Amino acid sequence: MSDLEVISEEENGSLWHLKYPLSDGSGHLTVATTRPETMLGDTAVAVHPDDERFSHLVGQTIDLPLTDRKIPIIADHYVDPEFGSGCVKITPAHDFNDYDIGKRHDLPMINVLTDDAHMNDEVPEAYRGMERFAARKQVVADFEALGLLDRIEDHKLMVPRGDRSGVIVEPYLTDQWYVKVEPLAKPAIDAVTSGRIKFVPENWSKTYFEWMNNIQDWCISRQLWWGHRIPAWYDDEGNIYVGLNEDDARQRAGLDASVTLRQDEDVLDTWFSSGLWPFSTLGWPEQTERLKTYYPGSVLVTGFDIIFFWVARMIMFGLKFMDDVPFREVYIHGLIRDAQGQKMSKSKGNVLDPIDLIDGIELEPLVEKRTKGLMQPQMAAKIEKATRKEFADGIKGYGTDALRFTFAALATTGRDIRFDLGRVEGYRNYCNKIWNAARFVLGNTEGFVAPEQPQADVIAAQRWIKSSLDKLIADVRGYMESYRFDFASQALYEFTWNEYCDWFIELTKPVMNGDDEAAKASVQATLLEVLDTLLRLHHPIMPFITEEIWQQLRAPLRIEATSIVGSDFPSAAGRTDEQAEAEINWLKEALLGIRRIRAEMNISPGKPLPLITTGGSGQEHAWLDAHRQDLKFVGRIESFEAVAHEDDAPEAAVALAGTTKLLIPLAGLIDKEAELERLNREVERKQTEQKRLTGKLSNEKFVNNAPAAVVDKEREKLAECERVLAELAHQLDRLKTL
RNA sequence: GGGUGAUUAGCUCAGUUGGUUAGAGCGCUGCCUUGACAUGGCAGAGGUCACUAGUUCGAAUCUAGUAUCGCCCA
Repeated sequence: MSDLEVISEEENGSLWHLKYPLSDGSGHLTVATTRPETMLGDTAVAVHPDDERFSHLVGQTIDLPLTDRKIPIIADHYVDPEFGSGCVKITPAHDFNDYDIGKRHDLPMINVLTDDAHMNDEVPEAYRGMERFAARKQVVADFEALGLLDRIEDHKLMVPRGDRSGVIVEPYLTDQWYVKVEPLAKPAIDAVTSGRIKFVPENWSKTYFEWMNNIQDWCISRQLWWGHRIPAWYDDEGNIYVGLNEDDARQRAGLDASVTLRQDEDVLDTWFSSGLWPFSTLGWPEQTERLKTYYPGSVLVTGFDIIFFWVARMIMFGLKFMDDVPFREVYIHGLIRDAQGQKMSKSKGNVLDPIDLIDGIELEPLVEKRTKGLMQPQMAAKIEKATRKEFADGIKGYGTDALRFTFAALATTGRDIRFDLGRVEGYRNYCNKIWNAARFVLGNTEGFVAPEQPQADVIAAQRWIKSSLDKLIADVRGYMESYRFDFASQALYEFTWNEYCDWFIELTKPVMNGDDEAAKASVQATLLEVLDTLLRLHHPIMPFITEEIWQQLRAPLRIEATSIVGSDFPSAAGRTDEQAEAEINWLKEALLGIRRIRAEMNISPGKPLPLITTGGSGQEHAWLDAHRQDLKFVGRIESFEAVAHEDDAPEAAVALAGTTKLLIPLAGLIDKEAELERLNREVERKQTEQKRLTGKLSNEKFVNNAPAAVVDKEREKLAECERVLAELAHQLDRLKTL
């Protein structure tokens, strides 16, 4: 087993203190162990060289109980004189530290276990064939019978278990094949330091370096029945022959057919074979066309837990066998964890199968799926209980697009992604939103076919949405290129829902419900074009719904490509239009102001209202004129009146759009007290802002040190804030005096 | 012990090089069966950015320390 497949965790155990008699009969030493049965393989007792309690004993021997062996007392710095009795039993064949000590002191290494953890023939007859834990009991009992059991203490210790089986793993000496890693690691480190390979996010290179710089030789023998068989052969004398295959091995060694060879039973570590993947899949070791064309690749996408296992090995092997890196970038994403933050694992039974999130699953099949075929069947009851609690109604089906969009949105630079069904549901709703927006567009463009010559825009909203769309395209492209799929998906969501659906579609309705056919045609073209662009932008993340809708755009937009897959990813088209943006922003401000009065005054959203306007720049007057239909349709305004002075207007609730005052008369609709209250709330809000800004600007240090642009921006904000405040104050006075 | 992260709204998380009124989704409150959408619309509430000290005109963002939690490797 690889070290990487062993998980050590602290568990409760015991520490047995055993008395080892000195051979000269002058007394005994006490050693402590967490695995008493291993004493049968002890080949020394070690003490610290500076420990005066024992220095006179170094060089003497112990009569190892239960065996007829004498073992030496040695001195080694590894021993911690403070821990336990200061004497340590040494079992080189079954402990990593003891192995090192054994090598330093040239101790025999006695393997006392079989490969299925029973006692082997190296131990006294009484223990042979016993399972390790049975042997432990027996050894302890025998020590007690001999009066050599000093005491037993409760003890917390790190227990190594196989990450698949959960079984306690025993260190055990065998002959296995190792890869000498250092010569491979050096160039692999250089590839990243020199920038030939880049990690995204960059700080994962730290993890890579940390491991590569402390790398150990790599055991590649695995005792499994599947995999690449190790290419090593043995003759009857145990000589080793290595080659690409048996013939090659014979040829290299000059052996003829008379010598019988036996191939090693073991197979290569799966990560060894996987490390060859970037080129072995392209035909290597043959120099194929595909290999020449496709090696090296551009980007590897994987989780950070795979950096050691696979990424590092692919880089080492690529450099060794292909003399070039296997890929230029490594995009590392976080690990999906369950709602409690636990790593998903079959044995914990907290795995969410993507298919179940896509298609949905009832509770019973889910429970069965999670509790079937467990390595540790005793977990079943616990898993079942947790599953019934968390998914009492099973899992709803959310669809592939929603799930994919969720993963894109969750792909932040963090290392953990706590999976939240609520997010998937939210993005399922988003899919629904897109579908319904498409229904609106298609329903309003029946029979439309795009003209040969592009038509001029008839309303500002068209120029505004195209201008905003260009920005979106540039943003999304940037985010995709920098692997910020979370930003990309957020930008798409925001634009589609809050700009295209909430505003653009709404602002097309006055035209679509009117009878100006030429204007309609122009707006229809924009509705379709923007939808087409949005679908193509979404397509890498949401392949299905985008294709489905897009197919219906082919005819009206006269698109030649037969699938959205074959269409181009959108490019910005120089449609930036700041005037249109200013105009639509003003319109939004006006509509929002009116809505707010409605909401805060408890006026029903559908009730038509009269609007009186006053003030405002010439530009705003023009805008007001141009957007009467919009104000009527979207704002439910039934009549317009402009007055020169506010005093000419009756009592009214007020909203501001730019410098224009929008007045909704109170008569019969609005409670004067409520309006006063509302105005006061707004004044308060503005006053806080004003206070903050004046504070900042009266600070000489700020004005002198901050960049002029920042200071100017703050000044502008303050001016605007004070203007609004003055308007509000005026309105307030007027209401009070009326 | 070595390395490496995290701590922001009730929950799950963004916040790119210090200058935003600190954002999103879900949840919450009120109103709305309006003609794409109730898997919806409109309006709103909610945060001392873990703590302390510092750097700076200015800190969620930079520095040092403290606390708590995590992961990797021993």
